Formats: sequence, structure tokens, C-alpha cells
Amino acid sequence: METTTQTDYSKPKAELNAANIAKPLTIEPPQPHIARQSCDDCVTKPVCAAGVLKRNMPASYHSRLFRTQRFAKGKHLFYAGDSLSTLYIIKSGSFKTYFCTEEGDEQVMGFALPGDILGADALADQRHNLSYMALETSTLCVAPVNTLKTLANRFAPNWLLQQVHGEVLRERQLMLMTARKYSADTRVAYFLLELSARHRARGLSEVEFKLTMPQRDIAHYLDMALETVSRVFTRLQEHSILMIKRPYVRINKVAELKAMVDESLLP
Amino acid sequence: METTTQTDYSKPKAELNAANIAKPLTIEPPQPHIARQSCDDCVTKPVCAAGVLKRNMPASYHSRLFRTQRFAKGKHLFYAGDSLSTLYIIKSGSFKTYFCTEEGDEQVMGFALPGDILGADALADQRHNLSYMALETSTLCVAPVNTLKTLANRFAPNWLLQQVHGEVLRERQLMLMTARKYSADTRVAYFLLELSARHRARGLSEVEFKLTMPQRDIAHYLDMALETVSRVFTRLQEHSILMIKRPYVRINKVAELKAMVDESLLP
DNA sequence: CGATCTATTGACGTTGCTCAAGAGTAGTGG
DNA sequence: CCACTACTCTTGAGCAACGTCAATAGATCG
Repeated sequence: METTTQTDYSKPKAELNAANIAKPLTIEPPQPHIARQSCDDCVTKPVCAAGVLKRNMPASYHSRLFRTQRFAKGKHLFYAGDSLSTLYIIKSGSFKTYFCTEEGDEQVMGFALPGDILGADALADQRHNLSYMALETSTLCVAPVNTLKTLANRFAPNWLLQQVHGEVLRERQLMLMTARKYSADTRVAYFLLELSARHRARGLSEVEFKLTMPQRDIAHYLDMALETVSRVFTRLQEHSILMIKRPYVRINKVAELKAMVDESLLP
Repeated sequence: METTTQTDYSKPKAELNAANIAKPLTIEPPQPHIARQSCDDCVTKPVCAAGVLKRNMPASYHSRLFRTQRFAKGKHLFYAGDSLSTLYIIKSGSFKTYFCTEEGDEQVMGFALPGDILGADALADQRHNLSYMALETSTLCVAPVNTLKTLANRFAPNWLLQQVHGEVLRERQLMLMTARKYSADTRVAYFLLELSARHRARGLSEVEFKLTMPQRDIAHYLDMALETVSRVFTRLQEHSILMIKRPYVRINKVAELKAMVDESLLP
């Protein structure tokens, strides 16, 4: 499989293209989301983790269940070990989920985007196993867990189970990607394509988006040294597959990025 | 951390000790379990995955729920993709759970021992994500999933959720162990100690037990090459920390094995 | 007793980690 | 607004752990 050969990319190595660098990214700064009570015009609607639940639930319950809240960058929503009291769904912004080993280094388990649920890892034993940190200032839908559980049992009995199961599948996919047989290049390519697909699912551009997490977190997510992440990014830019203008990224050649990852792993 | 330094073990490297090799292992061949209807004298009772369920359930339901069945070595209970119809609990024997990537190599997710449940990964979406293969001829408790779900909802409402959640925790632990920062030595040591602890929990010897899985499976579980597994085993025997007499293994120096793994990771 | 699967051992090459030093960027307070 | 500090990122050099390939020995099964 040529996906694992290093520094090949099967294309001429272009010098870091001045014209390319000059070309400004067309991304808008993120619009501040206006917190509305209704879900109807929420941008996350098509991917909202509570979607099924809401569709099966009389509209009158909505306002009882969800309130909105701002949450500052760098702050923690839960720490691993906290007991469960409230679940959240991201309306705008992003979070990382992680846990720390006793030696103090952290294992990043995932990045949460608008529509994703935060805290579902605690549904089974009422205690969080992961810490959740805001990567940027975000807005959240807040749902008291008891109300949520009651409504879920009544209107979507499988919902809780599926949230926990989603966790299994996501983490299994991550474990697969971080297997030794996949090179650093493959992992980073996968990471970018995964983010790209999730942005597309949210109706956002799949080629230009914001990398809200520092390379350190990407490294801890993909189980590699941060220097290696940096080197891969540099290489991808040299081949003009990618263009990074912190904190934004543009994927110039999706096909070549995909060629670095096995078909079967693509999101 | 000196746990990651290779080929040190902080002890004199003993030649493969002839006296040691001659000394026969004291393990009995596994007694064939007699399949009884009652759970009362089942050896797996203290660790049975359905323990909570049974304790909360009138005894009259037991016979309706569980039947026993023999299952031959090498056979598959489910394949990934099968739809869920029956859950099993191991009465005796062992299984491996795994899935295959499109390229054909397999990722082993775990080894199941007596008392462990088989098939719970399908509880959320009624479809198995993993394949289950018997590592030796085994006996199983068979439970039709519909009956089980009904009874669980009635007598132990959190049980289903906890089974799925258990999966999350186990796989997360595995992911942690297979992180790059842990050496091949550390992983194998961890693997042995994990098995040891699980045997102890079942009232069996924690220093002498049967390694029912081939090294190939251990390698795919710990995400390493099978040659590396073999080398570590050899090294551990050279330092007489371990003694292997296929398919049995004896841990001679538990303390030194534990010293190879971080405290925090120990089961 | 041959065929097949499993384990052992050696030689070699490579990927990616570590350590280290420097440049770029952001946040803070005078 | 600028200077100072603290991150974050970049880049290089060296090294070692582990994967790969290959050949052999041992075990298991019909």
C-alpha cells in the first residue's frame, strides 16, 4: 500500500508558493450565534445529538429542557471524576475531551463540534470519565440530566443507549487510526478529512475551516509527538495539498489527501 | 520513568535455568464443567455479567432465561455485521473479539473469560460490530435478547447501559496501553497482569494459568508484531520472571512484572 | 508421517521520538 | 502602544525501538 510511504505524495515538491500564500483565505470570522429558545433556526439542527429526541417530543417540552449558556475559552465544563448533573449540546464553538494519566500527560479522546453532546460518557455510572475543555468561546444548550432521562425513556427509549454506543464507535475508530501500521502522514490526513466531513455535515465549507485546537492537542489525539505533527503540516504545505493560515486551514487537494488514507477509513 | 527502558529488568540476566524448566507446572487440566440449570454452584458466579440482573430477578425466571450450550474451538459465535438475536455468557472457556479492516488484517479488541458477556456490543443498534471466536471449546449460557431486555428493563433498568459502558471503559484502557509511549515490554507485562487479575477474580490462580490465545492474537491485541511478542516472552523467561510451557504460563516474579508497568495502569 | 500452523531468532532498515534552539504569536500590564 | 512574558510552532541532528523479511524449529492435526 503506497499510503504509508513517507514524503512521496506522488507529486512534484513545489516550493512554498508565494502566490498561494498571498491569496487570502475567504473564511468569514465566525458569526456570534444568537441564543434563541426555539431549535427551528439553529444551525446545528441537521446534526444535533438531541434531534431524534426532539422530533419525538411535543414541542412544549423544548423550552423546559434546553436553555442556552455562554462558555469561555479554556474553561472546563467537567473534569474527569465529576458527578453527572447536566448534559450540554454545543450550539457554537468547540471542545476537546481528554483524560490525564497519573504521570500527568493527557490523552485527547475527541473534538466536539456544534451539534455534539457533551457529558454522555457519564450516563451509565453518573460520573464523568473525561474532562471537557472549551477550545474557543462557545454557546451551549443546557439540559438537566434527570429531565432528559425521563423524556428520553418516554419518547425515545433507545436514545441513551445510542449516545453511549456512539462513544464506543468513535473511540474504536480512533484506536484503529492510531494503530502502529498507519504512518504519521496517514493519521494527520485522516484527522483533516474527518474534520472536513464533519464541517460539511454542518453545512459549512469542507475545504476551509478553523483549526481551533493547538497542534499539541492534535498530537495527543493522534498519539504522536507534536514535532511530528508540525513536520507533516509543513510537508503537506510544501506539496500545496494544504494551506494553513492560523487558525484557518484550506484543503487545496482533497483527492491527494484522501489518497494518503485507506478508502475504508474515510468518514 | 524506568519502566520503558528496554532489556534492563534491573536483575542479573540468568541463563535459561534448566532446573526451572524441569520443574513441572502444577496446573490441572481444565475440568469439564457440568452444565446445570441453576446458577448457584456456577464457578463464574462472583464475576458473572448477569449477576446484578439475577439477584434482582425472581428465581423462577432463571430457567426461562438461560440455557447452556457447548461451543467448539475455532468456531464463530457472531461475525461483525450479524444482527443481534441472542446474548451469551461464558460458563467455561474463552473467546477473542475482533474486527477486520478492509485490507484484511484483524484488530483484536479483547479476550473474554468465564462470566463475561458476549454480544453486548450490539445492544444499541441490533447489529454486531465485532466478531467473536472461541479460543477453546467452551460452554455458554444462552439468553434470547428480547427476554433479557424485557427483564432488564423491569428488574435492573441500568444494566443494559452499563454493559455498553463497560465496553467503553475496557477499550479505552486498551487504547491507553497501546499508546506509543509504552514499550513492547510494558505492554506485554500489562497484558499478563491483566489476565492474572482476571483469573484471581474468578477464584483461579493468579500466577499460573492457561494462555489460550496464540501469540498472533496477543500481538494484534497489543498492536505490535508477533515477532516482538515472542522476543519479549523470551526475554522475560531469560530473567526468570516468567515461565512458559505451552499453553500454560507461570509468573515467577510478580513484583518485577509490575515494576515494568506504571502503577496507575495496573488492573 | 507429512502438512500446516505457530513460535523462535537473526540481520537490517526506517519511522518517528527526544533533545535543543530559534522564530513566530498572543496575551498582559505598565 | 509597546515591552515583556509565555505559549505555540518550526526545524535540525542523532538515535533507538520496533517492524519487516527470512530461515528454521517446534507443535498439532488429520
